[in-house]
Amino acid sequence: MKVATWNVNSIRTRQEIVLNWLKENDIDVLCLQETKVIDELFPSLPFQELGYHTYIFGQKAYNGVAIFSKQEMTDILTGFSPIIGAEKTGIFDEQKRVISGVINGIRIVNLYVPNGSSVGSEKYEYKLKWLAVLAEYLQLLREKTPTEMLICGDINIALEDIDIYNPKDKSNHIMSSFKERESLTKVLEIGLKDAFRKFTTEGGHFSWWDYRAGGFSRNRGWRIDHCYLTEKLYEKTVNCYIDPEPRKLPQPSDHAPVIMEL
DNA sequence: ATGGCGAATGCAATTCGA
Repeated sequence: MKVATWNVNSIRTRQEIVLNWLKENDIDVLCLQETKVIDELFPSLPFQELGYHTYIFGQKAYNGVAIFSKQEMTDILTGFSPIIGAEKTGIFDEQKRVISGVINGIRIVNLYVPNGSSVGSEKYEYKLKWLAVLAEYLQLLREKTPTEMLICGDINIALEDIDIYNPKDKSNHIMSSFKERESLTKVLEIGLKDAFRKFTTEGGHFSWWDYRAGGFSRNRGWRIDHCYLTEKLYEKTVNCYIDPEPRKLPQPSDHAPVIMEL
């Protein structure tokens, strides 16, 4: 089974690129982030015609997540509140960033972690709190569901310096600050391992490149789109890689898809 | 250090992303 994650930066703008990529790659499950559209206007039909079930959780203009799956998924959950309740969730379901479902006995969780703007800003504090809520959510989800879990998405954090093209002086930079790395590490403590690092130990592999200043052509990127697996799945996984091809096309997303073969 | 680009909104210029 092939599972992919891709921040498409607007599904309506990227519709043809995503459709063509799905036609060329044998993907069973695609997790999308930054769909940037309300559910009523989501272009589900062309993807359904390609053979996918579509599960969407969107909002106007910002954020938004979705899962496309060739097989029907069960137990679809949107947001944090179905698992941890409205009180613990607080304001953190207002932005649509979490969708999850079960396929082949595996719970897949698709995440769009907040960007955080800059270290010390209000959005940065929001990001850290959001990650704390995520930790509670995943812990409880893990206890409630006796299945293996696959957590993927736009994580917006580079966990190690080798995940950044030039890690120098990035300790106070958004996406690589100590508190962000610490918060993500805490999330992973329920027993999640980075699938990409099972197969590739060296640096220079990135999933996002800034549109500006020729970021992609100079390979000035960050590896911020991740796939995390529980122990048994991690052992079984046969591949995990980034496909930079769609980033080369005209009018691309600034992120490339990450693919896992289970 | 700054700005550079691109999308959405809504129709010009602003906000947001990372």
